[in-house]
Amino acid sequence: MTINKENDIAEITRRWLSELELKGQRRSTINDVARLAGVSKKTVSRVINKSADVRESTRLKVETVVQAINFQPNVQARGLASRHAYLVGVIYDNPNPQYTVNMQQGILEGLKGSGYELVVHPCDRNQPDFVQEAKQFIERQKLRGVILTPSVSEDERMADMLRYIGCDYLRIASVKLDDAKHMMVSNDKFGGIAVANHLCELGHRRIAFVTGKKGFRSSEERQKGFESGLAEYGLALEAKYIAQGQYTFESGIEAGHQLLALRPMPTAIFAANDEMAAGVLQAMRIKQFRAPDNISIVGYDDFQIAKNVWPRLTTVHVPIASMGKLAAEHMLAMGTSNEPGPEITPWLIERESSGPPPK
Amino acid sequence: MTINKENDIAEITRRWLSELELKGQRRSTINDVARLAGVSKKTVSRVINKSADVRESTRLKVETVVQAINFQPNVQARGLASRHAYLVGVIYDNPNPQYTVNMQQGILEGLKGSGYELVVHPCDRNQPDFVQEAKQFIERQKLRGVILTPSVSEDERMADMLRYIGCDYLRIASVKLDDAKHMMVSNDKFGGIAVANHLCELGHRRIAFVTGKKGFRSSEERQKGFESGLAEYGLALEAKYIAQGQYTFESGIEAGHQLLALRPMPTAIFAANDEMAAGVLQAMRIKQFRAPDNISIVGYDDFQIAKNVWPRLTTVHVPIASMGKLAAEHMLAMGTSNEPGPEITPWLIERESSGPPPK
DNA sequence: TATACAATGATAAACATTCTCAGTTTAACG
DNA sequence: CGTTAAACTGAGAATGTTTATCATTGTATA
Repeated sequence: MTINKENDIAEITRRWLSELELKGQRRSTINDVARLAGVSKKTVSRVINKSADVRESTRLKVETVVQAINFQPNVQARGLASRHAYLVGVIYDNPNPQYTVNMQQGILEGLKGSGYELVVHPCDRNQPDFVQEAKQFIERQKLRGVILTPSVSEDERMADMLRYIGCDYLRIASVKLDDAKHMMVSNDKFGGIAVANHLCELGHRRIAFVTGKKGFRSSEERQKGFESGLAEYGLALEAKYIAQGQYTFESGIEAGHQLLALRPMPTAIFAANDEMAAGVLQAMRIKQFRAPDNISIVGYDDFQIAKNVWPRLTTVHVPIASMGKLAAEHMLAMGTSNEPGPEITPWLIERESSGPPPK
Repeated sequence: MTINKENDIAEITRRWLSELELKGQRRSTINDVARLAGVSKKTVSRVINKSADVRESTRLKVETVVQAINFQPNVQARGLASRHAYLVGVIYDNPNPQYTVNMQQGILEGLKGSGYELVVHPCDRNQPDFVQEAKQFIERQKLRGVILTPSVSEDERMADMLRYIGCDYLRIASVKLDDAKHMMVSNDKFGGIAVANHLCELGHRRIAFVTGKKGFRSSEERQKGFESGLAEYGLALEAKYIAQGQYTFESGIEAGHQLLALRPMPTAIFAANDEMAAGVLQAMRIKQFRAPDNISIVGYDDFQIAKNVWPRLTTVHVPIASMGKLAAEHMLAMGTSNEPGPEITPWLIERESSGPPPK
């Protein structure tokens, strides 16, 4: 039996519509497809689930009918029979909305065409039952898998729970904390190195660092990379030039005041994220200093705020949406493969906030 | 048969655990509940779905068992039988991440305890098939309902589609565009009035306005309210004091430059959102003007950026998370009631960017 | 021609609910 | 006390897939 796709679709559609008329409006089911294609529903199921053991010509027949009557498998029925929903979850506690939204957008991009949708679950690690709550969420909806973003991705209690209930998961973090299969590493160390190179090449020697929230891997890695980058130029990060921040704008202001009070003053300040860098800029403005003439400022993340301050921030761009897309793709492949998760390398974006040190 | 709750729970739990041992690990089903409670599964179903026609004593029996064996109904099976998933969707195209995230958080809050989860669907109204895509999304997952945020909430093509497929929906917008049942109005006009009052009370007479994106109801309403507020003080918004913006920081800078070039210069500028207000502030900085000494600036939304600029912005606070919560609650109630959606009134937050006009 | 293997089908059994409809209690009323 | 309506309850069908088990058919290779 040869297939003339266009004619067949028209013909099958016609037959289907006349059947509909007889039986009253009703959505098409796998049985309809099977009947119209002249195969068993088992075979239709095989085609839909992309099983390998289907002859090319058979697949074509089935696909033609699927298209003709616009068959969409019922997700609930599939879920009931296969014991998992066509849903992927993202569990997050990152307080930055731009991170969250870009990540969601990327994940959705990666999910596109797969039939999976994204369900969101913010969590609060200060709540004693946040793991239990996530567990309920996953089990109730029978999620196919979850993607974890920092900093909850660094939480071993959450990871333990996921392993325990046997749910596929992918942890996005700055360091490899788990089986490579379950990790997507964003190389924050590299970003730190890039900043060190940039500032050293500009000629800076007295360089300060504003840390992020205590215990956050991202901040630690950025600092480690920064220090090792400085070391290549024979420099060390002196303790007095390290200010503790909280990843917030306000903490950036405070850190800025603290660093600006030092003598000799640093000629460059690297803050572990853009918000704090903007805060440092704010502190400078209050004290009548200007960037980059007096002090160069560098941030990290390349969020909107980096472009909404003046001077605009030199910063490290992290391709969050791309990461989300890769994460989703990896997640979907996880069922059938054991490949390690992808590694992401951020890059430096030079803007007006950094320049040569003052003479 | 009397119920002694505590004893019964212990007893039933014991029996259930011993059964589990016999049959191997397995999740509990409605049949287990029915058997242990000595009723039919239909009755258990009635209890779970809070049907009215169940005797108090029966309900108690069933609830005791449900609690004892920690029964959680299978969402897929419910979905298959009832033709809708335990999912609510949010469809959005608001470019501001903070809006999106706060809204999601609020919706989730309102969904808490209901067993419903939230699935997200950004869309792009420039794509010709964005409605079709949303339709597929809803029908594939058989969503219980969707919440629409601006500006896609203002799109009649989307609303038509939702009515056509019979999906419950709630449109969040600045004006009543639909049946009250399907609307949640955020009173942007009121916000505009509040700003006018504030500036007029401070003594301003030459006041400028920066509009948002053309065709956006929010901007139009804010402007309308602003004008009517000015009118109460015998003022009108002159055409030359209206600058067209795009709701972006950059467009705020441009609008700022344009307004600062006017003579006589306005003594106050109201921008239709915070980002543009920050942009105006940026333009002022470049031209060596200071707020509020030379010109007062007022924004709208009270997003993070309002606090991350100096001077911090006087602005109109919109309680987005609360709106999300109310929206979710209204959505869930929509199945059984025809109540109109809630109306939200924003309020003014005074900060350092506004003050009396220069003498 | 025999053999192995890939492709396919028939059939029934899950999967765990809701829903239809009829049957049984219960309470109220004369 | 019987009657009747209303409240409550249950048996079994329906929902649309996947999965398991075998049996069968076609197809290429030795």
